[in-house]
Amino acid sequence: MTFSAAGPSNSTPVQQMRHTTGHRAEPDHNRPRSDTLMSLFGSRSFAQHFQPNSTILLDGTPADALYLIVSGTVRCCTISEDGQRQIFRFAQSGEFLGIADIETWHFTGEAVDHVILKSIPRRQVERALATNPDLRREMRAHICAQLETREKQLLSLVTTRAPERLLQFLSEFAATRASTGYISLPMGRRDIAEHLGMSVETVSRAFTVLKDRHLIDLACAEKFKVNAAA
Amino acid sequence: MTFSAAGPSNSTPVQQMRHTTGHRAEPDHNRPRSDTLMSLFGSRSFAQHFQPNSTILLDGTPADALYLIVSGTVRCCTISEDGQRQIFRFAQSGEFLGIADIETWHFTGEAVDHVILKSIPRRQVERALATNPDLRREMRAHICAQLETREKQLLSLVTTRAPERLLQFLSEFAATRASTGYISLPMGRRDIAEHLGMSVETVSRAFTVLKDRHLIDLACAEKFKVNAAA
DNA sequence: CGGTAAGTTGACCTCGTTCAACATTCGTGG
DNA sequence: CCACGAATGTTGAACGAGGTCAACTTACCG
Repeated sequence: MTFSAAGPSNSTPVQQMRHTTGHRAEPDHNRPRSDTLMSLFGSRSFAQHFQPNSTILLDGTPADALYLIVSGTVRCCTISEDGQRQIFRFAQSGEFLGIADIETWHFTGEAVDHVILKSIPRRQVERALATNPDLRREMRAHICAQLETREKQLLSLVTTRAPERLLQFLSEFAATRASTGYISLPMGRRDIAEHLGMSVETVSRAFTVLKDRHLIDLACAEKFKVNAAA
Repeated sequence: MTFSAAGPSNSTPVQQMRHTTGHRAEPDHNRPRSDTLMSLFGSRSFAQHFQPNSTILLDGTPADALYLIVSGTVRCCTISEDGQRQIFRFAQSGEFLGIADIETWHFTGEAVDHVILKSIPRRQVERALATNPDLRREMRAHICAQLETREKQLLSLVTTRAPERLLQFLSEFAATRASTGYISLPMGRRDIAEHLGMSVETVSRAFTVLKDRHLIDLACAEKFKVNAAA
């Protein structure tokens, strides 16, 4: 018995009125500014909660909203005809979903862990875009940054071997979580495998390779630390 | 040899290949309208000529212009620290260069064959963008389409084997050249290899595999025809 | 406890790379 | 015109990275 690769789990998002106390700013160097964009998610937006592995948005359905991730991790993936899945992005808190979608979603978004989102209607975004040049600049910078990221991923997929690719991934992940101790991975080996384009077993082997070379430390399967280069 | 990714353990391999580029968005479907954008390249822009393998624009340098390809093919690539190259796009006549670049070029553009470009200054584009909502819509649609294409490429790189990937590439290329007879490839095996993420030898072998299965016809190395699926 | 899912490890095999030889085309100079 | 070398493409043989399958461990949860 195999579990479906992309079976949309029909857990309904729990809508509840909760004021988020303002999330921590991301220390991401690569990401463009988002002040104007962020300010759209003001007072009137409600928080939605999603259980782990629930579907947040489905490829091909109308993209009627723009989301801001308040907490948790969302995997953004496309699925081929034969059920193979490719996760092209793990979206973290402070990031947006739907920046590069106009009419319909061009990917499927699933909650990795417990996810809290704020949303605003697409119409409102379009209205703001029509009148606000700053917002247009920010949106454009975001899409371009995403495009650049995808192209770097293509390069990385082609040019690097499994352990190095994993190390790159872990390093970049660690860069978003300024921490001195161990960093905990919200996603499992399967997700990492589908992100880096390899099998779960290879991910596991790559972890042990990195550990044996003392390039990373592993407290347990999901708590790691990247060691400084020699 | 079978190309189905999760083929059952059938020792007598059923020789078939998925030929499923049809119902998903073709690059033609995927390409947004460009009327307003195209109209910018009106009277006053003059044509520039480039010899084969000459550099048109260099990664990291100021993106001071927007280009329209009048004729020829441009390879758009990123290069890793160790010199490995990944061609993420072959831009053909009628397509634009610099849609997704704001301050500096984020890729290197090289002429595959003899290339003729029209260009307009970036400043002019920005001015037009500030006042023309139609142009904004078109630009946005173009960038989003590019992003979608990259994500499909990521998926394809991970999920398909060499011969199938080549067939997909040839089919999509053929779709941009509505022709009944043989279609001639402007780029060499090396370019195809760097586009599809494999070695030149594998590209060559994939060609002969496709030819032997009568999925394509080859008049010579650079003239091919994709046969209709059985 | 037992059951299930996730992670790790090993054995084997496949695909693609690498290295090498050879074929073919093309441009240049004799 | 042919001779020659330089690219470019094709084919073969051996190697290796990673996939697949299977066994086992561990953690979690009833």
